[in-house]
Amino acid sequence: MLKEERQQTILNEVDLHNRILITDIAEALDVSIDTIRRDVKELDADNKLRKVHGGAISMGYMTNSARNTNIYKIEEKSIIAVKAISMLRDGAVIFIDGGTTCMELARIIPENLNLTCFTISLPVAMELSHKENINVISIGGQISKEAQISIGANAIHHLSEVRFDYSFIGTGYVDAIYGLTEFDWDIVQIKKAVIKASKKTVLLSISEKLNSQHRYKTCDINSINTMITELKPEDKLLKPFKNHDIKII
Amino acid sequence: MLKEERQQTILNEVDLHNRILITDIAEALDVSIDTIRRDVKELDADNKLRKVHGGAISMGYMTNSARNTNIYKIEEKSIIAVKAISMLRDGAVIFIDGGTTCMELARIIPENLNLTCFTISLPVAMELSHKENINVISIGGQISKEAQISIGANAIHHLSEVRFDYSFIGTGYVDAIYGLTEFDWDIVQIKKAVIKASKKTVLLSISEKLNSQHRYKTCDINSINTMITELKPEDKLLKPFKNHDIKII
DNA sequence: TTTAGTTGTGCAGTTTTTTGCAGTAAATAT
DNA sequence: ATATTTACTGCAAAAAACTGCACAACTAAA
Repeated sequence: MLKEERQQTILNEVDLHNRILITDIAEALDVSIDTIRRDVKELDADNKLRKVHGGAISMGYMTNSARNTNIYKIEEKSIIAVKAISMLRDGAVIFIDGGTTCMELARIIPENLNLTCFTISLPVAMELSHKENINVISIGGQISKEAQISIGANAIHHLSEVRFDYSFIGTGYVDAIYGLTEFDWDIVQIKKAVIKASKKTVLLSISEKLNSQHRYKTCDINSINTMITELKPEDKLLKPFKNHDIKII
Repeated sequence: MLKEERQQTILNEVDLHNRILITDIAEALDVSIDTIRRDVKELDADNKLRKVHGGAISMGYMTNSARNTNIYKIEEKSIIAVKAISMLRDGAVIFIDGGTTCMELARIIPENLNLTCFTISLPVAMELSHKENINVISIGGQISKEAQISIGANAIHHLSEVRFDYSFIGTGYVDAIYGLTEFDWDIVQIKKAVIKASKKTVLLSISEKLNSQHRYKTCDINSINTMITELKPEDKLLKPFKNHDIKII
């Protein structure tokens, strides 16, 4: 049997069943385990499959990574995400909200950090699921078509049963006096539940949203423990928030 | 024997068997191994075949492996998905599993159908969330990195609280005697819970998986109400499944 | 016809590739 | 924490590939 044939057979099995054991293949093809191991190593190097301890898994599962290049104010959001990363410590249990800013945070979370990440956002969950040391827990519920996040009573009930070290949330509108507000009633309910479940709440918001408001209120500005914008903490735009008990980064 | 003649013979053999061994051909044509080696080298340079260590393989064989971007056996899976669509009725409450076949089903579900779709799969939830009349409910839980689906006690508990008209599930392995089997323990637990929560269970599987098995059992073949493959129902490959009380589409 | 040049073939020696094995390290399971 | 599996490393044997060379057969011009 030719090496190429063998590797083709391996790929076929992986595509078919998504996952294989090296020992299974070795037995089926009647060659030594070492040979299959080397084959799998090569195929992994060629990105034809992904080698895992004891076997291999299909690439097809992993390929679909949603990356929208056309995000509004991506530079600002990236700055915010970098600042947020600095708050993360090994072993923390955190919550990550939906929205492009939080997605940016999820995207740049280092692979080597050991975290338990809860999220209501499908894209965030997908993004995090690729990271080796991140334990991802998706909070289920009815999916909001606009935001691709879980909403509704079920999701809220779930949030009542957990407690996060930190939650990183976005908001539609933020104002020093009126607090955090949203356009959608459902979103407000979810955010309230998140804040309630968090020891510390971290707001991620681009400065453009400062001093804006809408009809439904999520919480007072005091409910936020840390506020991250792309601005320097001493920026005058942030002055209205300094009277409160908020750490500004 | 002429060089041209010899090379034609080699090409014929490659076309016929998809592969050849240099030593075989040398012996069959009664020339030295070096001669065949040189022939194969030339044919490879002319792109008539692909030279590999120990022999050669046909070009067609390789192009099959260069389907890196595509999903494995996408045509078959698409046929299956179309058949599954025909089972859907307005107002139904269904469950859609993870995996590429179920993803294909999710992709082609018509916009105008009024459905409530539960799923444990992040990609499926994302896909469905774009469809206007589909109410999508994601079942939360710990996210399996390989399959991008929710697993674990939480997800299973959730499944115990719902009841689907139909569940469309995939499987790693299926056999008329051994039933549905999987590679992963966690996946089996989830699938068991799904089947329990379903009035009718529909198995989607390409025929290549028929008559294969692995270590953990999901259920007997009788637990399946409808089985969909890309084959016609009267295909002889499906004969072993006809003794059971299964509708085959 | 002769002769110089080209091409094809086989052979011997050397190098490279492949494979399996044994021992050890790392990862996973109990 | 310990036991079991799996992974990695270096090594050796075997197979295959490559190189240079000799020689035969064929080609083409003198």
